[in-house]
Amino acid sequence: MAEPKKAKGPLTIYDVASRAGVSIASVSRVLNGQGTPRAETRERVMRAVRELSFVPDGAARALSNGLKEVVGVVFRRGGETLFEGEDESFLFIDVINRGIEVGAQRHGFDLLISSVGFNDDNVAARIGALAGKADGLILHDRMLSAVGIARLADMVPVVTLAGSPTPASINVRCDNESGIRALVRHLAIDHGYKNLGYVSGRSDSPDNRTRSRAFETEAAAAGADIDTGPAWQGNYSAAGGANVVASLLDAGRKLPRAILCANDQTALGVMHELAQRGRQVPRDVAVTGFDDVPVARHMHPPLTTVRQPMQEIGATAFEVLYTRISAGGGNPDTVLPVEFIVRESCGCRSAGAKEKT
Amino acid sequence: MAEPKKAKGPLTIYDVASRAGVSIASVSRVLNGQGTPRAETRERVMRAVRELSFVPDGAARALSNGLKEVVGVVFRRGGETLFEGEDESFLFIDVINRGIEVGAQRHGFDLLISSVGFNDDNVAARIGALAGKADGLILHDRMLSAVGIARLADMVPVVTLAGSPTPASINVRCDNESGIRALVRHLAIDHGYKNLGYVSGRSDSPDNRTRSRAFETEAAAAGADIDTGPAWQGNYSAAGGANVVASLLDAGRKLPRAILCANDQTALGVMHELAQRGRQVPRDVAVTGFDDVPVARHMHPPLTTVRQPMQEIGATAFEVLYTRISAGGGNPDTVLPVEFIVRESCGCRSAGAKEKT
DNA sequence: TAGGGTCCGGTAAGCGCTTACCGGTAAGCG
DNA sequence: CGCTTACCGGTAAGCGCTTACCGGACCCTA
Repeated sequence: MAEPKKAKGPLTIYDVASRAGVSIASVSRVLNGQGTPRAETRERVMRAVRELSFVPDGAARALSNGLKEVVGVVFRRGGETLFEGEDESFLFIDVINRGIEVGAQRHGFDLLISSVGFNDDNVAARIGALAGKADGLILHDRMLSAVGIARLADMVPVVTLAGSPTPASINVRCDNESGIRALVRHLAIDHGYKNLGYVSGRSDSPDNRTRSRAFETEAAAAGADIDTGPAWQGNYSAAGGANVVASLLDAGRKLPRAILCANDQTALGVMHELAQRGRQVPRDVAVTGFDDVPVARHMHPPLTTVRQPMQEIGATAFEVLYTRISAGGGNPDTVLPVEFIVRESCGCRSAGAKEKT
Repeated sequence: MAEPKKAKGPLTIYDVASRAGVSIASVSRVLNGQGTPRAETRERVMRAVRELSFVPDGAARALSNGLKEVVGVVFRRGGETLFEGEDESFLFIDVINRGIEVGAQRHGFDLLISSVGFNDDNVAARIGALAGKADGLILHDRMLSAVGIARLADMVPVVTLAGSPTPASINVRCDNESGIRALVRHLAIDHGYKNLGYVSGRSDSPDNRTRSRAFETEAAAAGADIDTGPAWQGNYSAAGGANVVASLLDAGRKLPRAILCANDQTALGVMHELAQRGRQVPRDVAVTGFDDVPVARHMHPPLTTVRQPMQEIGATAFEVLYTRISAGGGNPDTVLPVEFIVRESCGCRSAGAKEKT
């Protein structure tokens, strides 16, 4: 408007300085609230900044003070066949990411996001490149092998979600064991179901391994029989869950009285397939999930499950990472509590009962 | 392992150079595939890089060649009340973002993501900060006023989604007019519905304004009456759609024979409320959506709608932005074709019929 | 009025990288 | 066999910012 703008080339702090008639140091100080500039100086700088619409270059800043104010977030993008209502598979990850973002904003950080397909080849390379652009990385479940993580972790601070800490990386997860325990006890003891099955998640998921192991341990402790084997292998998707039920039934096997699922998605598929085959939930078979994604309460019947504090997981992951970035240290293994959510798919009558775990 | 690692402090290109016994320039050249290093030199550098797990610092790189290889993406995060099945509100934006990511990866770019709440105050400041960390920005619908966009656009290249180009910014959108036209004609002419209503989206959405205007124009052209007024104001959410129907009915108003909705979400809410009130779709009232999100085909009845090529919108947005960043110029107003999807909520019998628009 | 403190704000040294420029070596030619 | 030409690879400048360091101006005290 007032200024016909000259050489145009990206604005620098020098342009601001000369316009305000001060040195670049003063501009920088005003912009960062350092030192005690005179009111008039501050005023002049601010005005120049405003008039020029100046925004300091992030790269230069980052280089200069060794802080990019960026965290990288990596996750796997779907790949399984889609299934009615499956769209929320996004949701679990998205809610966590949202939590990360909330934490990040508090400290002026932004999220550099990179999703990886299930059969992308150069995953490590992609993550490496991300690492160069960020101050730290948050990896969702099943991103890298333990050695991959270890290697990554000595270039940049790393927080994994739902894994286990390595000597160099930090992990944040929820208390899978307690969740499974509550589920198994409720089913085996409160309801008296003597035969249980567990539709697992992807076999390369640490969370799944933990849940699976806890299932076996708790079932034994509760004196319930369990039904296992490769036929029970799911993959965290609804289609995977439906598949397990279908092949079990096609093989003429008898279903256990209650089926625990590795996550809510899987339970959705299981219940869907059960309905297709004329089995009633929970009358013929009880079904439970894990996660408590929003749809869980809208299923028919409403799903008994274990709530993971997803947004909090994200926020915590950022917080821990931030601590590591700015001060070093930080608790290498944070476990968040879960909440047992009783609804109707287990055989209970009405919702409402909750039980902290 | 082999190396006991010494001072630890972040690795630089100097460390690699001295380990490989070459100069930093050679390291840089090998890493970037510039020049014609001797095979042996290349080999030594690569080995040193591998042994050290070196990753060049993105900030330094960016500063040096004036390219951060990062695009900022800004969108609004939900805020309306949740509604059964509403979770997919994420989806529309997510799919677009996925498209952006696909485009970005082709060029080695990453996405710096920032979501903004509906009542966040310092939106402009937040976006400004993002601008400093990216080479360009992609703004989803309804992020900033025209002047806000203009101001932003003279700090950094900007692409808006679903708006209209300003002198300095680029816009990518789909052909709303054709979509609405197809809908209106199908309803008014093919089905012969003489009375139509349009549940609008957020009033500050350019896309909504375009659709709304097209609706009026086309309805007039097709000789159909339209039902309008503030009671028809929705907000792109299912709850908003349900609300419109509820208050119309509560006020004792007669519903038109067919209701067009600003998006599929809204249609979901409208159909839900209609069902609650005992109205049958499409027998009593026909309903149509816009977007064709995945749930659309699973509604009861399956939703007749207009498909926006969401992923392509994202990919195109990146491509256009990339062109602007690297070469300047670029088409300032890209319009992508939509596809009319006939299913059953309009009164047609079976799905299948498609019609390119 | 002179010496000592206080404040402000300017000068300049990097941050880790890319790359223009240039010098050294080896191969090619007459 | 000496000189040109190519080819590599090293040296150093500079990207835009932050900040340690330092000098000038001003105020106070004696």
